Amino acid sequence: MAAYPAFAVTVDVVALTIRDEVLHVLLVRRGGEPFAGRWALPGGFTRVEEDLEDAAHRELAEECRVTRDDLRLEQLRTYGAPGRDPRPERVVSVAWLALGAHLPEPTAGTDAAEARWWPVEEALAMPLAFDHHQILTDGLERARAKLEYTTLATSFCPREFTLRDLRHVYETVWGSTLDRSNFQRKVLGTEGFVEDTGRYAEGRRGRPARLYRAAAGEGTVLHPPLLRG
Amino acid sequence: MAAYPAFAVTVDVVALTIRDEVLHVLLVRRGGEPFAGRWALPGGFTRVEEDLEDAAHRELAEECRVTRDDLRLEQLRTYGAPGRDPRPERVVSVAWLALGAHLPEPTAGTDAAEARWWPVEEALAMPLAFDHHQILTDGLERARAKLEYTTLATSFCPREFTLRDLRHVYETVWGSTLDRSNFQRKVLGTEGFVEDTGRYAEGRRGRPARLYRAAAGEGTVLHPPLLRG
DNA sequence: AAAATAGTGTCTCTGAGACATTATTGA
DNA sequence: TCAATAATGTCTCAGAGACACTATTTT
Repeated sequence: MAAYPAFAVTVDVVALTIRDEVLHVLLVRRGGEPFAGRWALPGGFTRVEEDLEDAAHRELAEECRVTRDDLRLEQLRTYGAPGRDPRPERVVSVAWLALGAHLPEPTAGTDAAEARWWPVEEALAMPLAFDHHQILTDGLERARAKLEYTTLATSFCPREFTLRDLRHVYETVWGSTLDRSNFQRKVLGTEGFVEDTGRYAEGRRGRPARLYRAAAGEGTVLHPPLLRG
Repeated sequence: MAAYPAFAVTVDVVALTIRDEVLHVLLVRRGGEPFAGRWALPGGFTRVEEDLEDAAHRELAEECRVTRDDLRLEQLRTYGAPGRDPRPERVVSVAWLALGAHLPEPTAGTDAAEARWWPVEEALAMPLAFDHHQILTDGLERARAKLEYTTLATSFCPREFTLRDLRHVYETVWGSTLDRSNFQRKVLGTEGFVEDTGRYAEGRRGRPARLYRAAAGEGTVLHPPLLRG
């Protein structure tokens, strides 16, 4: 068959989690060129016989020991402008969005000198490697938008959570506040959003809150959606 | 620098248009192996110094003479499962969604034995090359979903159109009917959707309908959205 | 008891859905 | 005049937003 141009295919992951009521993104400091010393999204070359989603999981696992069940991964977009990577070969990157509840502290991996969770506001304010500022911006917008019309917010919560926890996810990701009782009415009135566990949260002040879990068959669509203030 | 696995990167385009009140997709019959003789989405290898979006435009132009202004192109998703292309090299495809108003009849291009517009129902019922059935399904779902919460529907309309034309876009893509007056109220009441041209449609029976054009700065978000029946 | 938090109820207003009425054209 | 189509108005109901009230716990 005819010759075809050879490309390098990488994956980059926008991993988001909530820590101390603040939205954080996982960044690694690059050990090698190009952009040595700069902070970047975790990622790397896809292997020849590896599925793209597997590559994203692998790169994430190399920085931060998380099992596949601890997070939700969805494809974000592919970035392939010529020159987006200064190296001579053409590099196309398939970006992924990963969401999880209080993901563990990262462990410096193979390629990275250092890795840590950054508050997204700080991450956006510093110079990132490649076009990762754009990828991060796109990932944040995707996450914010999907909270509106899907039950994605439960991905940021542990297996059992209170409605207060879930509301804090919205408030943290959107940066706005929501009326407590209207939120409650909306969530409980939506089929396929949460299920009552029958148990109650302990160790907090005030009346104990009911514990819920994400309804089975996640990924439900909200009709009508839950709109941002 | 370290060696990296070499991939082939292709683009595939789900081009949708409305002809005779039916949603159509552009397919080409493959001239060469693999899948010779099968119908497939238009697409091909990205050139080494070519932007991905430019490659999608080029492949589309090779089948169907359309200028960039005649259609709206947006990235759909990237398909990269090992084995999705039977050839020995690993092929990753960046899929695009192209929408336009009554796009012209295709001209058989370089790679294709034949090219034509197919009603989407028929296209879904026949065996397509590669994973193009999946890509087409994803493209249709994306188009249907985006009609709900954006002003994307105007992409299916010519430069000037009546509200009847616009409503037919929704009805054709969604396969449902919408109340005429409620639709009118919603569209006209949404800032940034359509602009009155001050002129009227001619050559139809009954009272002439006002002509509108898509509002400048397209891509507006509908808040709240226009929901499917 | 007081503070804190959870859970529930109520009022209002916007907007969607159903459908009726009026307006303007061609046959 | 009639048929066809466009444009506009009205009624009702669901749901969002604002906010009040009750319930249950810790300090």
